[in-house]
Amino acid sequence: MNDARDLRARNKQATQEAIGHAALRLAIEQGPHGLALVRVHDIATAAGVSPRTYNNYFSSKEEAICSFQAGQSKRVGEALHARPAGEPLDQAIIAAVTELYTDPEPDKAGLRMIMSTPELEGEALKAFTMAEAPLAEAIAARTGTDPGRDLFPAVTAAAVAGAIRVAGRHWLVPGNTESFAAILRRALSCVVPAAPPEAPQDR
Amino acid sequence: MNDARDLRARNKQATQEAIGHAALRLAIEQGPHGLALVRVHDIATAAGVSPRTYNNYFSSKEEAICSFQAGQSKRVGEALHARPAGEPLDQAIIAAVTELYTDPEPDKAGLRMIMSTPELEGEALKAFTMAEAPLAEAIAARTGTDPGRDLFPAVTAAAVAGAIRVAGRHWLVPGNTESFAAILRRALSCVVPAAPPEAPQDR
DNA sequence: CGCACAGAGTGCGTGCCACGCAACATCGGA
DNA sequence: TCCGATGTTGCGTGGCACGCACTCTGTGCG
Repeated sequence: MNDARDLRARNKQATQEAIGHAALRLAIEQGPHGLALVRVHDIATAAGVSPRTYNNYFSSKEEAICSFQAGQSKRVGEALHARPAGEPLDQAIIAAVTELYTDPEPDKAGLRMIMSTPELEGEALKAFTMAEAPLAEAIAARTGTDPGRDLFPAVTAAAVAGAIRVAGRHWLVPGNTESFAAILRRALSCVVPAAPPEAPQDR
Repeated sequence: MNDARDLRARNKQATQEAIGHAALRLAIEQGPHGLALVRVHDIATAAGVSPRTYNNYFSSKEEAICSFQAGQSKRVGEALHARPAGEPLDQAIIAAVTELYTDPEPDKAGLRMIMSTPELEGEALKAFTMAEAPLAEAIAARTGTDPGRDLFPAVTAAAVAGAIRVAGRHWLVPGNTESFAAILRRALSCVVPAAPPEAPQDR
């Protein structure tokens, strides 16, 4: 069967998600100030694998904890690709991103964990930044620009990823009752253009 | 004398820079694929301090290596503050950033090291992201917006930081002869607006 | 129908590193 | 000249990433 390879891959992905989920859960239990108390051994045990196996999937605690966010980011490119081709760029981006980040409203505790723990800052930024490459590709495809010559796709992708990150931070401020989707829309509309510059980037 | 405290601070900063410089130099010597060969002991020795002292200044090799970039980022806020108050926001940002990143043209080897070494990615992103907070503050001050309610300053700051990062990456592609200043200008003009939205972020 | 093999999980051992602690050096101030 | 604050250092410890070799499972092929 050619399901075989799929089954292997499914199992691999399942354990990967199990480890990531366990890591995030344990981190949340200890809170942002007790990250050092989360031992690799505990994560592995909670996920039902050996510490050595944990290390085959992630090369650090931080990477495991932030893996869910990384997974989200990797999907942003596809989400934009899935938008109808006639839609203006800004609307397409806003729709794609809000869809992706609202289908399940994100886990506030998890997001707070990875965004307000100093030791996790580097990995969290890596996770958010992972959206940039596929996003830039999707933007280039949609606008017909050449990523090798024009900076527009990459710069816009970086701006969008940054806006998502800032929106998340704003969503987490205590006493904020606004929905994440609304904040996202506000943040994105600060940076996304309807179209690339006519004469590419020559002002 | 109250120069005393200043003298102490100067010495501290001097050793910090010595360690950071040594770390970056040694990392460049080994190249992006030999980061593991750069031992903490070597960095400390090259900087003329003990390994324990090195650890009083930086909590990881990566942080030491990226410290110069972090220092640059911290100055972006002041650079924008220094621009004349009447200048339009987009021109002010472009002028401030290009000034800061062109006074000495950046060290291409160093930038390549921190931007094309996977193990350094997290710290490099942290370093670039450090520009955002002071930048957002400066933008808010200049536009008279309230950072607590409006997302515009923070989002724009993130977009600018992202544009700088993308410009750096583009500058490093082999065979590129364009000056960094020119690339920066192109990248920034993709994202910086002349003014915040009139009705703040309500489209 | 069985066999060989690829791929995943695991245990062990090693080297490196971050950091707490306490003693030491240095330098400014009374 | 002596004191106190601040930076520096050596030592010891706990934890972690990872190479290596072995085992087990189940897949595809003969």
